[in-house]
Amino acid sequence: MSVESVLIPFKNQQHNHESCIKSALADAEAACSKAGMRLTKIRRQVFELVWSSHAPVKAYDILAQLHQENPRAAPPTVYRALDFLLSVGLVHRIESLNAYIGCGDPSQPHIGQFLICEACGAVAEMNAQKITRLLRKQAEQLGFKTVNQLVEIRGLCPQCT
Amino acid sequence: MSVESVLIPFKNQQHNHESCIKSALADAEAACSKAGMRLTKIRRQVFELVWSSHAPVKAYDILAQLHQENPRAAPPTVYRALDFLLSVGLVHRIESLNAYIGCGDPSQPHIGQFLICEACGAVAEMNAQKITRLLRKQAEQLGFKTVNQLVEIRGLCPQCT
DNA sequence: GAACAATATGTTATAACATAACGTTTTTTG
DNA sequence: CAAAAAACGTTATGTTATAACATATTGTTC
Repeated sequence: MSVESVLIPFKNQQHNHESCIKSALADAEAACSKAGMRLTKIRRQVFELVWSSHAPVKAYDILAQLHQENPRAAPPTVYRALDFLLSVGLVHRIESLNAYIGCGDPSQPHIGQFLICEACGAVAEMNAQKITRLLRKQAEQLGFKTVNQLVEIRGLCPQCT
Repeated sequence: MSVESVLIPFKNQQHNHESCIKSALADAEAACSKAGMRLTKIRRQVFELVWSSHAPVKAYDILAQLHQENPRAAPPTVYRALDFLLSVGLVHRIESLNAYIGCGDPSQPHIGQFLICEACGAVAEMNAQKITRLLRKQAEQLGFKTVNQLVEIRGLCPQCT
């Protein structure tokens, strides 16, 4: 058995994060233009702040950062941008943390499964069809029609083990 | 394949909920006395309010109800009771709803998987080892050591389909 | 059962997370 | 360009949760 799809693996500490951001931005531009959506200045700024690390980022932390460049930013500024990014599939929300993280593969909408390191805060994203299918199947056994799935696994990442 | 363990199934609308509550209370008494913990008056009241339906209940709704019997109740009153009930395993928190629901089997701590009906709000609890094991295994493939799992499936329950 | 320790609750204030409502600006489209 | 649509600004407030410290209750030891 193998993990079919790892969208964002755990990175070592020396990885070049600038290139992560750059690549994510390119993907975002592509996804938006394909969908006919506008990646405005604010949305891009919020997107870059979400991507500032591989750990989830909180809305009010984004706001504080954003404030440096845009003194008029207020909570709705950030939440609107996040809602947009979520709707296009460029970021995910980690429910158990009230925080947001960049999506590893915005090229197509998907259900992500998240691995959250309780030591360093890093998050990896899987997209294992095996899990998706099993959950759907087990739910079906109870007569339940699945629309959406939320999987967040907490533990220790390879570096912190 | 079958669902190995359904802790709380979806109930029909005519089911006798009084008996659900009664049975849950008996379980709670047993679990507390076994663990050497005290199910105080406030904790019992909060527990009963959580069990007032098979849909998740919000902390401030509990507070409003509690207030009728106990005018001095404040947010910490409720959150402390909920924290206690969570720690003993008598209730679960539904992360995607910021809400709380009675546990279907407090006799032993467990990881629950929740089915949330988007139409009627009802929640069923599964405890499928197959899911737990698969998630652990897939995480392990990435060098991740699982401590805890969160699974919340959204969709339509049998009655609402 | 008095003294002490531990646990539980009361109380006030505030932190943290999120949205409603309405006005203004910018962009797109015919 | 004018009208419509989309994005953003602004103010206020709703919702969820905890910090910090005081008081009360319960359990334990002698």
